[in-house]
Amino acid sequence: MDKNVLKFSDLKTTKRRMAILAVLENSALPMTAEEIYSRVINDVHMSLSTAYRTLGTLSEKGILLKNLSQDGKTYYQMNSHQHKHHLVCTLCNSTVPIDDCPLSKIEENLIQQTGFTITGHSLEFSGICPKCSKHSSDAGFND
Amino acid sequence: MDKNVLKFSDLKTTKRRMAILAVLENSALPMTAEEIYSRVINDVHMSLSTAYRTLGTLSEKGILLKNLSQDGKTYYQMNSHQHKHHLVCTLCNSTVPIDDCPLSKIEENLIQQTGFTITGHSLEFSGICPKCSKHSSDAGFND
DNA sequence: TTTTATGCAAAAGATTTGCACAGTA
DNA sequence: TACTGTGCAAATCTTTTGCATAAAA
Repeated sequence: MDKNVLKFSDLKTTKRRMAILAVLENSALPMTAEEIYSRVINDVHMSLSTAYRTLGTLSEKGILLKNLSQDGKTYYQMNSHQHKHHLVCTLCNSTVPIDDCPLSKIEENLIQQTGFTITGHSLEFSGICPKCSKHSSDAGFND
Repeated sequence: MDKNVLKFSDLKTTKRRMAILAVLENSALPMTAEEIYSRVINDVHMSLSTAYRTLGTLSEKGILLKNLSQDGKTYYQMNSHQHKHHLVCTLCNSTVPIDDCPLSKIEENLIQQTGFTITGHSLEFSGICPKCSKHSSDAGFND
């Protein structure tokens, strides 16, 4: 399964690539290179630069989606047909996936208005999650 | 006018802060710290770290909006009531502002579904601008 | 055997920080 | 004068790169 993904993109099948794909396939949320790296090295030896190189390659081939988040880190996720955006708590970093991507209609308009070919978009909401806002109001009441 | 903005946020009025605000007020597009810095130093002496510190402070106070873009750089713009999103060409970096922000309805739904307080969002479209796509097809036809 | 992937260490780029001095209120 | 802002240089953090070696086709 994974092997085919790699072969199909003219990439050699290696332990490290398989391991990185396995980690991302089992993750519900996008992960940073560091996060992916530190999980993978539980199973196979690998250098951090290989993690970066592999993630870069897989993103170029369209196997992964690469996204710079407002927290300054780069997140990677499987490029499944149905991509997801997220709502991130600026206090505790808890993250909620957003089910439907509402941008396709908007993109159609943009194409007509600007003549651009649109190849992607990034969308991220930030806010305060219920737990954190509870805690802050607790604190406010010295409770 | 600017002086009031600074006083209102308990910030001292300095030449450098005024200069940075002036640059951003006269810019139709968000700018990076480097871009702002290199314009400002035409008028007043200033170090790059002051530029970063000032931009950070003004963003914290809500006078500026700070945004990490998919190109890996951080962009700043005046926090006017009506913020803008952009469509950026991945080849030549030309940028088109998008007039209306279509996310408020979506945010309302999210608030109900997740219980988050939503404090902001980032949205950026990427694509190929008409010029660049013309050039690439020219190249394709060896023209 | 030829091509591609990897490790290691060093480099790069953007941003932040410590500390002494200068400027504003 | 008291407090805040600024310059400079060094530090930090994430990501990239050069080059020699190892692994895949």
